[in-house]
Amino acid sequence: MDYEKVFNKLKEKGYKITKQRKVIIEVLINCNKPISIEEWLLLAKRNNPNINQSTIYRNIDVLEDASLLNKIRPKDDKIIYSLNLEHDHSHFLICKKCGKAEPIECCINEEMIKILKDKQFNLIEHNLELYGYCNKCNKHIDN
Amino acid sequence: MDYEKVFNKLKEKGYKITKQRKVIIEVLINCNKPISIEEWLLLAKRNNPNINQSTIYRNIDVLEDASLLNKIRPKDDKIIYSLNLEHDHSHFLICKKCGKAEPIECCINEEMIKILKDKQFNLIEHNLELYGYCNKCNKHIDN
DNA sequence: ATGCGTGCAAAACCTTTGCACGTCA
DNA sequence: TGACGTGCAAAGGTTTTGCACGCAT
Repeated sequence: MDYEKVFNKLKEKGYKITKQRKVIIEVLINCNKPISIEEWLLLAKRNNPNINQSTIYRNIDVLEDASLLNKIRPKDDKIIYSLNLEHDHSHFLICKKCGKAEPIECCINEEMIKILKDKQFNLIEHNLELYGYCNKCNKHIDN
Repeated sequence: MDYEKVFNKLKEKGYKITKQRKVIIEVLINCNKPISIEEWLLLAKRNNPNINQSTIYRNIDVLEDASLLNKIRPKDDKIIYSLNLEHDHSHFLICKKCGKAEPIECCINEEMIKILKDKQFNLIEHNLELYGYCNKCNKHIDN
């Protein structure tokens, strides 16, 4: 169960499980796509109208600290977040229409490794985002 | 000459070449790494102390419109910009120490294309950033 | 019981905009 | 000369912070 996974990781890190924290995390679990801070707050307020924006911001830090958060920074749009339950890091196919983000397996291939070797570049981390239209949305595109 | 390339492209697009615009672009040309808006303004002010932040912001729009700007959005840092003289788009090896960003050739390989095909994902654009230490900096790391 | 987490409001930051004036083509 | 570009200051938006209180452990 996703809930348990997340809460256990938070407990391990010494964080408390508060009502607000639960709501904030449930929003991500129930949401099938990455969301902006604005949407996140809105959805959280549906379950608990008192939840404050500063609580969202503070919990972003908490979730990042626990490596539980994916952070996607589109070039021309707001940062969006989703839960990271998969591995250490993920790459995504992000649909420009419905917003769904599907994690995919890694991408650093032989060719890339050769380039890095040639340039003697010591790779620490990387970021790959693929934007387009998913199978479903591709069929309905007319605009 | 880089200056000419850039100014010609701006003229083609119908933009005027003003003193401020020159200074702003020269900063990018003379700078061997991508910089933040803050640094950009600071460096521009060295050549022309009157240059205003809003002029930087407005020229970012202009340069983007003319496809002359690379925009890098590190996950945990400010957006940084560099001139795009290369191709339609570039990917970079970005040094976490000296900040240098070296463009590299593309990355979407057979394996990736197969995944996209399997998932029937219609790829429109993508974004790859590789962070690590460049050859030079790698030798001096002690912290 | 104690200290972490939260709500609230204010502060701090960052980006955009309206207006009057200047300047490039 | 006319339209675009700029400086300035104010507005708008987002994120962070201080403080007092509440709640999870």
